[in-house]
Amino acid sequence: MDQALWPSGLRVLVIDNNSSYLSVMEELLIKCSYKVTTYKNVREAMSFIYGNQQTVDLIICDVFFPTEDSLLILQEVTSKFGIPTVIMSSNGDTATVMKYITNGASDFLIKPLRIEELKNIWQHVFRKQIGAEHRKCNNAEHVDQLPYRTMGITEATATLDSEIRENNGTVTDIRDLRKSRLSWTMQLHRQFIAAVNSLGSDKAVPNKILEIMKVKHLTREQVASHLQKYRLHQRNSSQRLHKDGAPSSSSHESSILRTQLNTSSNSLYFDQDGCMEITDYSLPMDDLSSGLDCMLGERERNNYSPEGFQNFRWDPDKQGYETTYLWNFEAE
DNA sequence: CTTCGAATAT
DNA sequence: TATATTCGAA
Repeated sequence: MDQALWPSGLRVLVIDNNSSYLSVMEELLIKCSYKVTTYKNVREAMSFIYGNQQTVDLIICDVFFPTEDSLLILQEVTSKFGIPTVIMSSNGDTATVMKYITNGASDFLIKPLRIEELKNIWQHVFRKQIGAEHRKCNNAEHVDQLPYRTMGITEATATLDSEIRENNGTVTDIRDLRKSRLSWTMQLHRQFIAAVNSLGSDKAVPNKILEIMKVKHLTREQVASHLQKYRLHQRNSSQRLHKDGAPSSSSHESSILRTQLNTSSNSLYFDQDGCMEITDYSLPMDDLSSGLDCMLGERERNNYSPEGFQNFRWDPDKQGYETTYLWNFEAE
């Protein structure tokens, strides 16, 4: 290949909680003459990105099943820095792939990765740049001839219609969020999850959730409906783990087993181990937001901030509001 | 009376 | 499929 055109020195950041696979990746990427930084921990990786945003060209991130922290990284990174992000997973069912691609992933690769695939990842950096320039010139109708931007990507929708009443990344009113019927966006779902988690799973009933969420014009029925679906989802996923997780008790699977056990008593799916915690409920309570505003104290007890959160913060920015939450069902 | 959630409807 | 509405139970 032409030396002059080969993007050697491309700075790639790899995140994977499996350190041995991290080594494999590093070795492969170095063979491609990329510059490699590896992180095993999502939070450390994010704080690195925040400190070195100009020095990261591309991110390769494991899905981090079941917490799916990568989804958060994806949203954060694509919205704030526009760094192309490639997701990798050993499981590549269509629904999962679709979810990541629609949330802005540049590619979704199935483990184990071959060097041939890694040799080509640089193209995502240029795709992204070209796409951005293209967008600047004629922001009219560019119907994306790029194969990886098929579905409505958030950045496209975010700028257009809909100004969501939000404050500090927190949805406080759904009037603008709903066309004919309420759409559960990522952010709205986050607030829902946060509310469910802050109550016990047993105490999480529609009215209390509604109360904690503090979203105007959201009804109990809407929350109830969403809660119903949420619980269905939980049942399905724990059931799924029963199936393909061998009942062996190898210590490596302890976290999966923990998942199984907890789902019955606790909704862990979205709050496990550093995955998006909505710790900041700062509420601007504008006008008629009813008299629920006095319960702040109770809410603050949920302010667990695990090790080394450092300067890294989940700031959902404008991204993700228009993205409806995708339930994680298996498509079999 | 209110609130729950499964079932059903759209 | 995702969200809304219904309705019998608690």
